[in-house]
Amino acid sequence: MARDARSTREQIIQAADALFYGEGIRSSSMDAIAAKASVTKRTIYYHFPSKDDLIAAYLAARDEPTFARQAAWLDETKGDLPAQVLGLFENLARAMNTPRWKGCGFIRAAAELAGTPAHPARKIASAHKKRFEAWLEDRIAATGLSEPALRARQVMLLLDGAAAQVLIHRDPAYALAAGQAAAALVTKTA
Amino acid sequence: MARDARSTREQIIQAADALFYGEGIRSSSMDAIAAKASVTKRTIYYHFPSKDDLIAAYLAARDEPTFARQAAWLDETKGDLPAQVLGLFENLARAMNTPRWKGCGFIRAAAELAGTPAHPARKIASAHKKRFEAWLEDRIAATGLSEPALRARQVMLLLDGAAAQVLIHRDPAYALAAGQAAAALVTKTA
DNA sequence: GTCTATAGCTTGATAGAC
DNA sequence: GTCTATCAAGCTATAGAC
Repeated sequence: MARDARSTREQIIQAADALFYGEGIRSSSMDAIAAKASVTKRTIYYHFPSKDDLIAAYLAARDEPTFARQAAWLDETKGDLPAQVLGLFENLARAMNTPRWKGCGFIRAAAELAGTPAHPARKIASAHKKRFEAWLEDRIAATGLSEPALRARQVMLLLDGAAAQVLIHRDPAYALAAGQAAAALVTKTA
Repeated sequence: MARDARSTREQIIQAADALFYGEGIRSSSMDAIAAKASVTKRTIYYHFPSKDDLIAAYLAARDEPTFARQAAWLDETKGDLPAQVLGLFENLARAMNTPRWKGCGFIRAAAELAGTPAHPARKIASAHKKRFEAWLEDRIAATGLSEPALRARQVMLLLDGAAAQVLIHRDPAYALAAGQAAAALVTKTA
């Protein structure tokens, strides 16, 4: 008790993350989330008006850590940009190789909510992807390559393609093939 | 009445397709599918032992038409292979531009069922993607390009990346950017 | 092979005490 | 702000008639 509102809220979001990401959004009940967060359902509904709001809060909370992890995967790789982009995909492939990895949470949310186009979580997913695309564009532009916006977008397409195909085939080799193509996209031609 | 077993079964699958693809798998109840198919739930359970079996049958029924449509999009485009690959993505972008399009049914099923790794529908999704990848490899190999398997895989990564990103952003321009990159991947270098 | 009817459980959300 | 208690509706699946 005497736990302030902020930490209760975060505890609920953390429980929602474990279940929404681990089992799927529609498969996770408010009962299960309440149990995992060690609060009652009534407390969840005090902090979030509805399950849809909790879904949106879950995705919003994933934005920053996901962005930071991927940016670090690129930044911590030594070498020029093509080498760094390859490093990003190699780190991704490594992360995919654990049983805990179950796809990109943003793609999976968009997939589950495809029948509800006006869902508040959809714009959060879109903004997250656009944010990383813009970050990549800056990195590419800094090398002096032409068409940095197009190249950044194509790297993103390979990144999400890797997430989709590894989810389907359960084979991180697809991420490495994507990394090769992505590195070539940011390589200066002679 | 006097409808044979085959057509009842197909009618159920057709109703399941409309709801599973349109609203999502977990969001579609057996009640709703029965109503749409104009049969009772008991009839569905006569033809399919469980909802999971119906999900697998739904995906299996999507394999051939999806494959044929995409193959036709490439075959019906005039020109060399890079032009045909670009045509494939242009046709895809056109299809995505309708309100009925709600992503790739196979990716979405894998996303919804990510929490159930042993689900029978998962291997159907994997086989479908591998089938088109192999078909692309044949087309690429026929042009004499090196590493046809790798190039086919990379085109697939861009294809699924386009499906994922257009689902998230609702902007077919992403599919065209993917098409440019895919065409470059199957272009002979000087 | 298809029906009516229902079991048995889970769902998202709410009432009202403290 | 968090609790106990509960609702009405929805869910997958089954029993048994014809």
